[in-house]
Amino acid sequence: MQPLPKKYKFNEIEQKWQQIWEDMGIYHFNWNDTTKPVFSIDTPPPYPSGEFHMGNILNWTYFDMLARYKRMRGFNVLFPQGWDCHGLSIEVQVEKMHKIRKHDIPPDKFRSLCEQLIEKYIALMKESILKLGCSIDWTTEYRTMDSDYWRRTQLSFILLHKKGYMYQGKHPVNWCPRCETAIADAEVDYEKRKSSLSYIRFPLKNSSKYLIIATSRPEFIPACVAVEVNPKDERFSKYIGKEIVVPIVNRTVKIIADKAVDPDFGTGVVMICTFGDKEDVKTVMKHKLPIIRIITDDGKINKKGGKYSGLKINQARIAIVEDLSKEGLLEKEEKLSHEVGVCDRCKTHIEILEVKQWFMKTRILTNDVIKTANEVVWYPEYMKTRLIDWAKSLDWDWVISRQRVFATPIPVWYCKDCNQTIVAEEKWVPIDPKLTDPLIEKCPKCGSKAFVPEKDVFDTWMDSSITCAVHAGWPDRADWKRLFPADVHPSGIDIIRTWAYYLMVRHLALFNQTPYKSCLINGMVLGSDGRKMSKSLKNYVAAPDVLGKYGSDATRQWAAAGGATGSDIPFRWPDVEYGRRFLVKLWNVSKFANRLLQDFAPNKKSQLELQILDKWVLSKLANLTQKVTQAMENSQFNVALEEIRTFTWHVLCDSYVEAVKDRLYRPEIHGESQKEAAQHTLFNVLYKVLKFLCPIIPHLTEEIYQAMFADFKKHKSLSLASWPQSIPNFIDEEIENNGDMIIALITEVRREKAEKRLPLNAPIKTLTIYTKDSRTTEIFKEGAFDISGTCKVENLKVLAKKGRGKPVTDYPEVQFKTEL
RNA sequence: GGUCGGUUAGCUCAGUUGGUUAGAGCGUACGGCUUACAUCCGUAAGGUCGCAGGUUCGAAUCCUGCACCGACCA
Repeated sequence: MQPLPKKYKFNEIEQKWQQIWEDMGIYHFNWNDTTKPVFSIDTPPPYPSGEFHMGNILNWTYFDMLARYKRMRGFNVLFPQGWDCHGLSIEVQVEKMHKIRKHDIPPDKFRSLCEQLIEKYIALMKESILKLGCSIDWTTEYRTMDSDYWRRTQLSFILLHKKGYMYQGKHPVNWCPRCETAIADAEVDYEKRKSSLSYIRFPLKNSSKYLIIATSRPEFIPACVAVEVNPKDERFSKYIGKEIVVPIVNRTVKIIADKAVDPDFGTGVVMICTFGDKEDVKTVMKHKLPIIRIITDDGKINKKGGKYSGLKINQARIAIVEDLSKEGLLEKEEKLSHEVGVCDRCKTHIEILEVKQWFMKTRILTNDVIKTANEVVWYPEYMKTRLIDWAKSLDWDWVISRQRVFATPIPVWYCKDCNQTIVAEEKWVPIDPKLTDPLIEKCPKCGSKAFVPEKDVFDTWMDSSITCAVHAGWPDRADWKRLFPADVHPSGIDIIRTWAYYLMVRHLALFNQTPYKSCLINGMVLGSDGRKMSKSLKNYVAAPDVLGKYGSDATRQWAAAGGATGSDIPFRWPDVEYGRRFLVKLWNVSKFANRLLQDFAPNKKSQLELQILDKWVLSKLANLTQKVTQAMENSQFNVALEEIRTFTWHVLCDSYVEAVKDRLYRPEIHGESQKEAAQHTLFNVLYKVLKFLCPIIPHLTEEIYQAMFADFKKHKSLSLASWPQSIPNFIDEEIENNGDMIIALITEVRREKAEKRLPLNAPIKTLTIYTKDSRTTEIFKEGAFDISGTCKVENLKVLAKKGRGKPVTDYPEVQFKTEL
């Protein structure tokens, strides 16, 4: 047993073990081991934003606690790590950083700028993940921007195309005019914006009368295809079916009725333009109205906008309102504050445009998604509603093509002559159609030898929604189904509708199987003020600051204990501070045990004479084992940690250690066998406490284990030891009650000393305990030397008769008297 | 606007299937440097569990309504 130094330096210890663990390779998934059951974690590859925030800390601590716990439970654990590189956000940053637009330089050059920035960001984030001490298998590390990952994304597309899930079609999509790309529903944010509501006169055909429509988008007047009222609105029912003239363009459209119109909004008369918003799309489809597109990809008015063509949307709006005003058709303008859809990457007001895009048929899977979601185990359970509600709410199929650069290319060409679509064959991938022609001689339909590449790329979720299969080894390993479905998919509450959903539809479509057996949801990290953590609210705390100041073990305790799984968790410095204090406590009790166990041989099989408090603490430990194991099984990390901390601090340190000190210090008085019993108990209890804490506090527990236990237990690392077994036979309720009674008496004596303003080590000449019967007397006699040792009693008397002493709280039948 | 969650000690939060006197940390008061630990130990004060009803022998826990806070989403 190595002695422990007086102080422990977390930064040295943590760094040391992180390096050793990595060198030992103990966290690698063992592909050759078929004896152990496997446990696979579908680690979400993070988007390399360059900043590891407290939310990431929470996530990775969850993943890591789970991985370490499962390893100790005897599983061969797969804990992979990838990086979800592609996406608009990085492109926007590159554009800003280099003051360019995506078209200004060749695509491969643009890509490489993105790659450089991503690599920089990955390095920063990886540093924090390493510092957190995650037991990741780094041999699995991958980047979705690597061509080897393209291969998987493209292959999955090809397979789904064969199965009929992928199609190209013209359909209205959310369009970001700044990024010049289609975006999915999941990428649309909503923000409150100030705008104005224009009241405009629309003359009725062949009449001097007019209706006043209210619109927030007057610039869309050239695209107006109908005017709409509520059928129950008596003010306007007589006009339904009549014709009305659209000002500016002087086109005649019909007045139609639809109950979607809110009679209380504006004037109760609205214009339908193709397309102002999603509601317009529904109306246009329902009433089979013509489609007039007046917006270009980059957010300008096109030729159909007549004299306004070439103007930006905002400019056109001003011009049109001005013209209306000149013609006397503008009734009034009102200020309006309303929610508008914006691009979640650049916050530009999105438009709805009808564009040719690639789609995946996701809605035909909705029933399967619901059924599967119900079969998945959710932590916490109520989270599954979010996935189901989202799946049900989807109006459109998933648009998977993007008009961007930094993403996986869509492996498709078109015949230059007959426009035949040529989808790559499985063997061709990875392939960039912009750089390579299809690997066929001629067009299978018309024989032409000229091809046009698909310039669009995939939505980044196309990459990341196959992680469950990819982590398992698909498509390269024959035995990938061993690790599929993933045992757990951990996910933030905010990405259930994207990650959890897309994973579900992709894998259901590809393999007709759920991608994950369980879904562990973490909440959002809030600022100390209980509001969402953000820099603008000035409640932002950077993760590297916390790790730098307190180290990983303390920070991880905040993550574990912060709140129930799935609930939002505020960041609280005092929680981290408490975590650190617990580490100091654990260190000190280990130091104490270390000193008093120097002459202890744990493997010596001598007859042990366990005393009542030894049995008491062992029974409490057995109880703890049950509670902690159950909590860990249910991913209730907060419950597990609280139980262990309370036991360690109060049961082990405050009660047990204090009570047995005298036995350990003075074997010449109490006997060598009494000392051995305490040593044995202390050794075993501390070892198990370290094991319980290992998944949450991996570094310090390892440090203590290596110094004190490794010689006897022979594991290379504590994280390779097995989780303590829960043995109900070790729980002895009677022993616990008896021990509790002894502890209550000790507390009572302390209270008396406190009341008399005496120090705790003030000697007591005689302590007399009066009990009601001989059984109780026996109990106190058994615990006599622990009581007198703790309370510094010189002469302890236990009498089976009523005395006039002070009763012990909770045990009125026990009384005591002290003589100083 | 929709969905979900929350409201328990001065503060931040636990409280599994209803069951003795509702717990913890921080903070507060008082005492103590006791051969692990003053980053500690001991003792104490502090709660009609958001409000109003209901079910029950019994409710922080189940049901209904209301109020407020928040997250996610449209």
